[in-house]
Amino acid sequence: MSQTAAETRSERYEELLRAAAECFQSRGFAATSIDTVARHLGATKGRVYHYFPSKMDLFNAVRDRAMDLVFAASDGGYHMQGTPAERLHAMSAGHARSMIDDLPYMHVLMDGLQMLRYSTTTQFQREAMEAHLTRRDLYEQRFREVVVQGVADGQFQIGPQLSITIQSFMSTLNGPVFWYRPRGDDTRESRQAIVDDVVRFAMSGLGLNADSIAQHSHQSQKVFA
Amino acid sequence: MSQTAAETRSERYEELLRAAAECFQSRGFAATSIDTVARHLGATKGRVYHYFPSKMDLFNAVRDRAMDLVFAASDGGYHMQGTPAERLHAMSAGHARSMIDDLPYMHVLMDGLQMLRYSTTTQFQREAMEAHLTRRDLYEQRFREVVVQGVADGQFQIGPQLSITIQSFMSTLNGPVFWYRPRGDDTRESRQAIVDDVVRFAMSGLGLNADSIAQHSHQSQKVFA
DNA sequence: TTGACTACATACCAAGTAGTATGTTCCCTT
DNA sequence: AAGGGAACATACTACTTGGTATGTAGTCAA
Repeated sequence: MSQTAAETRSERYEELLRAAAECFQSRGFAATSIDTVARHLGATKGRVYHYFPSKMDLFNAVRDRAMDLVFAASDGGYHMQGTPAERLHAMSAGHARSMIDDLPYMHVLMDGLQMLRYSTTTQFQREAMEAHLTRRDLYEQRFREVVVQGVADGQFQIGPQLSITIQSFMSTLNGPVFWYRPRGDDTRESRQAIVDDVVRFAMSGLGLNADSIAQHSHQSQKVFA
Repeated sequence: MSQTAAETRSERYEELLRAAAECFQSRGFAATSIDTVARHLGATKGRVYHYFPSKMDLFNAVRDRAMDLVFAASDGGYHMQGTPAERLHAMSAGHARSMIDDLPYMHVLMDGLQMLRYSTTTQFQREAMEAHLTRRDLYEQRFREVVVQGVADGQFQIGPQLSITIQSFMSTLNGPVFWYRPRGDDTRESRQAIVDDVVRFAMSGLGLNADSIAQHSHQSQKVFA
């Protein structure tokens, strides 16, 4: 197998994955047929089944890829040096940005949970779902961890139930998946402006306004540096 | 047709509507068959088609009912006397409460938008969707109106793009639909505690904390009364 | 009592779909 | 050049599902 062949293979795989994501996004899992995905590529079933053994495997691949993307998007902020507010801000911005930039994948990620009660008959499928849920918990745990630190530092003021606050925070960040739709006239800057406003709202939900972030950012230089 | 018969008819209708909502919630529209709904009631297709001419009509009925419920839930707050913060707080609490109390219906309301790109072939269906979207806009407009007032009064501090703030605000309030699941040990009070925390986060996203709400409530007595 | 009507259940059909089995074309190695 | 495998397309099957047509038990008014 030559390198060009390997590259082609990888490109073809990506092409299929994206097509599937777009179909799942617009019609949902159940309403999307393999033929639909194939036609979306100008191909037939044969091509899809050449890369994925079943419809469910295709869906899982899309969902896992979505998880990869969202992890990568907030990873920099998570491992960043800084106050909890600064780190959470960076994580949230990356997360929200990914929601908009990788919309089809993220949409699949969102209603992937709905698949829980779906008839996951096979044992293998249950394990795949289990692994996904573990990863999802791990991801949410990162945000929870930073929020807890911010609360301990007195940076954040939240309600009595931490888990509800986290859920609300994530709901805000995930929001664009449900209401944002790409338009012809949106630019890199306009999308960033959306992300900034979403993150601003989310951070503000924790008791921080835009001023106090910048302010605290300066303080942190003095206090912790 | 006697009155008892009419009551039975109405009760049967409600029973069907709720069963459909629960099925649509757990499996989504496409994955829910008429037989599924019927079996969920211990009946057969005949019963479903006796009340609804088609699957889509059944779905529309559930969705419209959901809209009725959420309108009713926030109506008191909207028509209430008070500051924008007080009114918005009441509206939001009602809305969030309805998300939890009427979960199956609200779930249908949420992915009802996904139906947009679904193959709405018939002309009648397009009109039904159009009417629903109009109502949805009207509902969102109520929140927008009160938020704008609050911004004008200086009660709220929001980002540069009002629409993004509104979307984020509603995303927070709608959040419970996606992450809340009824448990055996939750009481009326525990559910209210969830609602309070969600609303607290949402209001805080507009730049209000719990203290400033109470504070402003007192001030408003002096300033505006 | 009898005809009509309600409120379903049962039987059936046409269309669509996941998955399989079988070609077919091209490239790559030997 | 020849054999094999990769990358699909085509044909087909078993099954599900929305919708319809028809049967049927109970109710109620005349």
